[in-house]
Amino acid sequence: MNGSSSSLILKTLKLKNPKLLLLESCSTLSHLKIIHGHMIRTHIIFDVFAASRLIAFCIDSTLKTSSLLDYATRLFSQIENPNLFIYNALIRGYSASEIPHKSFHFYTQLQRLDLFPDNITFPFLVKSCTQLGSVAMGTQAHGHIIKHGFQLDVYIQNSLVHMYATFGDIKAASHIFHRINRLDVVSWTSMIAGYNKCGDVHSARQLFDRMPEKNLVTWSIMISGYARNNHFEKAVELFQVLQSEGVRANETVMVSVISSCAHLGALELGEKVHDYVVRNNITMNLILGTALVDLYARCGSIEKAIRVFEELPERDALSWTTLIAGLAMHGYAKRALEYFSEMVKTGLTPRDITFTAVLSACSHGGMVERGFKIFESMKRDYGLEPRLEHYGCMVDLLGRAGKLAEAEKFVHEMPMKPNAPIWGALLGACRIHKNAEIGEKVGKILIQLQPEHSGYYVLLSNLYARANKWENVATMRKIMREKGVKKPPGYSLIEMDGKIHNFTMGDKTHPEIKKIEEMWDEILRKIRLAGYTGNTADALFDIDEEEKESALNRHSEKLAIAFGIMKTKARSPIRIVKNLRVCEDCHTATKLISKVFERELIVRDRNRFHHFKGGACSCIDFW
DNA sequence: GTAGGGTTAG
Repeated sequence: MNGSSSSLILKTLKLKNPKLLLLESCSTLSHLKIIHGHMIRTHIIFDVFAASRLIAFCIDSTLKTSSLLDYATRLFSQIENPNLFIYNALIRGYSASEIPHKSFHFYTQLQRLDLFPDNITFPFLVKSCTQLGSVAMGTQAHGHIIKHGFQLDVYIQNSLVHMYATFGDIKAASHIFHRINRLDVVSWTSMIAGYNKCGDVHSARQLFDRMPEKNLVTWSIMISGYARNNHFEKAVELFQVLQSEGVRANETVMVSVISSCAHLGALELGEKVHDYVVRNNITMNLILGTALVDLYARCGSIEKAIRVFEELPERDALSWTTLIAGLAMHGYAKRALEYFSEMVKTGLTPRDITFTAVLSACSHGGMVERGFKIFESMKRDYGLEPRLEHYGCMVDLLGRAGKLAEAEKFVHEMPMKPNAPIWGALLGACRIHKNAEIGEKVGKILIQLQPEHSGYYVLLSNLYARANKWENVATMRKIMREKGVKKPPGYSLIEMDGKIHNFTMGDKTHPEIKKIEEMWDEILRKIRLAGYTGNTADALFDIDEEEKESALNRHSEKLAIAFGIMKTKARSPIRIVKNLRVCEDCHTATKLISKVFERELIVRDRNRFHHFKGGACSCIDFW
């Protein structure tokens, strides 16, 4: 705190001791203690109004940074006849704290003193219920609101809309929304946020388009709603509308837009957005900076991600973790570990997601021993209990390195019940290392565990195919058909001049599909000369009976690659984002394309990056 | 006689 805020307190407290103003460069707390002491000596503390100002000051500072909630609570306990203002201040303070249930304590107490809650009390009481996620308390609070006749107060209605939406009770939320007499920006925005929260972006957008005036929070909620519900293109699109309406975005909006570009793998678009941030002088806070690191990492530009990270004005554990995860995705295990030790050296405490990133780096780099050391240090040095996902990393680590028996033993001996992703990691490893024996056991466990999950049938079936057990492949297909399990459609994205092109398998909808298919045929001719023999194992499972021939050659990433080669200058790199894991046939084909066409191809699949160059892939066929 | 409010991001 500085002298001027100290003077502000004194002014509001109606104290006029100029000596106190000299006390600069003290902490807020010591300032407060001095003023408090002064008030005790002068008996001003017995003036409920003065005392309440002091408490309100504590609460206000609590909402900003340093927590003076305890101090406020102690002050409160020394006041003989606290008034409603003081109760409201405390309810407000606790509603934004880690322990919101304490609000209820003050609420009950004020009623016992025959005070009546007012229009200020309820928004914060409702906020506490929302924070706690307590439907029971929320319903009760709603009852009190009606009992005290505040059901038509817009502020209170808005907080109820928000509460019910947070509870996932969108019906209750909209019931209240439709009964608000004079809807304000917050009413609309809260309802839009509610629809977004439950995944109904369509209804959210309808309200968004209908509302009379929007503020930045409204834009932000709609854009982040799209981003959180995986409608990344729509998020970017809406940001462009925002720009065309001459609205200047803030940090929050930019984080959602950047994260959308990151998920799309849209480098060009992402760079433009980054440029917007710089041009518009948007404050580079922790979250925004981290989002940018994530952007470049996910767009395949890991060097740029490192540069942005190095230039960040501030970094926390999450910014470091984001970079480490990015390096891991690219298979840069050594550098990931270097950044990890540097992070520890700066005195930041790694979080459990930091270990997920570090362990996945070890796994992609085949660093088994190192991984185990880090896994052990997690609990020993940082007191972090490994969670399921960390065990998953270890299974992956052992499995990828070919230590399948050890991996299986690890799964059986882990202290918690292995879930599907853990078994899935083991099955994936069995496929890579063609171990049908363990694979079959694991595959059966998985199918029992999640009979509706298509991925496991596909993995198991691919495994049988690679082990030449064709009857089993046929059985798997039969089971899938009987159960109606469908493979989710694979798609590949490629950005061209800031526009995203989306290809799905066998897609005919692209306006230039004919040329693209011709291009692929030409590619096929050339890579065949270089030794491509087409698919043997994985794709066999993917083909439909009718389209045996073409299906294999119409995998979405092949279409995207053909489009990329067609549309870009010779030798310029091609970036592609896939929603599924790259299949073995596409992997082989892409390696050859990188050699024959002298192109760098950067493919992000759901697991990691593959940098294809000169006929080889950065994953060392180890994916 | 007096002050105080609801919605957004890695």
